[in-house]
Amino acid sequence: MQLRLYDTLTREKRPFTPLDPENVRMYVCGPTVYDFAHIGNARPVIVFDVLFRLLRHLYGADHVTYVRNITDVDDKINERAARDFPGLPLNQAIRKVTEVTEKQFHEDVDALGCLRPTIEPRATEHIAEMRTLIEKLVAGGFAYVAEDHVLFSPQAMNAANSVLPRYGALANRSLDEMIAGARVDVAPYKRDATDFVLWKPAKPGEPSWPSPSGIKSEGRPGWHIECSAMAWKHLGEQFDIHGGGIDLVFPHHENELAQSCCAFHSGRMANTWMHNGFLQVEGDKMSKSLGNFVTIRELLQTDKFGGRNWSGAALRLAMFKTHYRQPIDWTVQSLIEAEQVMAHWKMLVSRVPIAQIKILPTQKLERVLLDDLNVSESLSELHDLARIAQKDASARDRLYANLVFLGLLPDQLELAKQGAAEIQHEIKLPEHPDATTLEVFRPKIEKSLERFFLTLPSSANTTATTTTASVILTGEVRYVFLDNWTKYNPYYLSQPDRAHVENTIGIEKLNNLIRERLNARARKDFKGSDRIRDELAAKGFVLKDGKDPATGEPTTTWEIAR
RNA sequence: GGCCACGUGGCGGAGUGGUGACGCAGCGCUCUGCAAAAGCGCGCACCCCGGUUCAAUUCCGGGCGUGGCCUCCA
Repeated sequence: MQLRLYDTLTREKRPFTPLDPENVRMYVCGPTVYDFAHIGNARPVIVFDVLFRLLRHLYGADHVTYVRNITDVDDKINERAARDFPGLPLNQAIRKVTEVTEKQFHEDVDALGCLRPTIEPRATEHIAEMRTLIEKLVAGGFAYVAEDHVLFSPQAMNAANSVLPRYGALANRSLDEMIAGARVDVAPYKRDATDFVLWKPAKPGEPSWPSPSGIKSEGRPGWHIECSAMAWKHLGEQFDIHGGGIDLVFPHHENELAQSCCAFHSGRMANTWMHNGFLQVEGDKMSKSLGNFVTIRELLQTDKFGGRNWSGAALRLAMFKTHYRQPIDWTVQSLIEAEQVMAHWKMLVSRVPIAQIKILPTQKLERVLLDDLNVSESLSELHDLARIAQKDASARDRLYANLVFLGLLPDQLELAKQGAAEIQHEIKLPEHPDATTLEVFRPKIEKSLERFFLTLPSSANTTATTTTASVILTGEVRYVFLDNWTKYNPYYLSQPDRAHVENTIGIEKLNNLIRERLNARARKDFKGSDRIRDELAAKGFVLKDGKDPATGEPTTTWEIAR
């Protein structure tokens, strides 16, 4: 089966054929970095992360280039810089704002299980490309200089009558409609109401660069041109996929397309234009004035939304419930369900022999993803597998692989390897230790592992000649107990939940008490067992007893009481 | 005003020209020292009115309703 994607430009699902299968190229409009990203910003990041993962699967991880820009030149950034760092020169203040915001953004989307794009270019590092594009447009007669501005003329584009697309084709509207519907005041230097700014003079104190097209005074770019420039620089004149939120269709993408196609005399910028639907909060448009504005950070770390914090995996799963092109209603109820389902799935896959599993989607998962990323339908595959996972270890393993593939769980083997590498380095263990050496180091290793929150196979699952340490260090991890967390999977437990553990009891003590209670239960010492349950309950932990489906061995998991 | 989506069981939400995904909630049962999980089973929906068709929730037309874009916005 072939990948089919819905293209906004042609308004149909089309088979996807890359221009170059050796280098599949995708551009997604990233954040303007002036404040914490809100949950609406998270949607395209997650949607196109899934597409990125799928493309890597189809064409190979080294054959996909995913560019997501960082817009660091913008009026809002300037305002924020002046407000937050009044003592600093503006340019320095701006750098502070953009650096801090970019770091926050990365932390947030990491927590949502998103891979980093291949390239994250910054607008300010592409001013030269912007100037080049602008000069090409002026030379081609698509743009003109007026009062130190450079303006793009959609009329000129349509008059050119060549291979160029019609201006308005993407947004499906005509120039006449736009003129009729124009609500903006038309600046006197514009020849037509629909002309838009490519370059504008900088006001005193604003960041500025040498202007193109013979303009003497310094200036700064208009909105839209930065994406044309960065896409060109990193993906070429034409590329495969251009994505973003549906609200970007007009004017942002329409104008990008116009600029790029006119600059290169091309009929296409991206072959496929993809747009995710809008996000609403409890049925209303999210806006600061309605007071329902919520950031990713607030969801992860505060109780602002629904009176509690949420794990990154649950936020991601909640996004998956609605097809990416549909509007999504962001509700507390939906997050409660997602959190519950994630807990169930994690319990099911807690004893997967991760070293033996290839992270590949099942056929059904692949099939539904190939059909325009039908992630919501893929959930029925996950639930099907979960239903039989209890009895069928291969279904359990496939469930695990699917969860990792979709980014709902981190790859436990990778985490274990990272942890092992750190430990090895830390305690100065030889690179390929023999069994005797490992025995000598064993207490140290186990202590370090505790600190990294990696839980090892129980002794029943290791042979006499294989120490727990060698199991980790040779990468042959059989089990990772997901009801703990690791240092490396920040989207498993949320920050406040982790802090709760640290502040109340500490992970080491918690694990010890659970082990102690399991022993007590084995002795039928139910008084002792209940004492431990009560002790932990008083600290806010709910214990749940179960059985390992394979071995019948009793297990206990915990969660934080809500 | 122009353009565009959407309307599925108590709730969320896929999908389809002809035996109705899936999840949550609910009900019944099983298992379990306790508690909670977990397992099994049940519900029989597609806004209204026309049309096309042997057959429409699915296609077409109209209506009603909700939302979005046209202005910074993912």
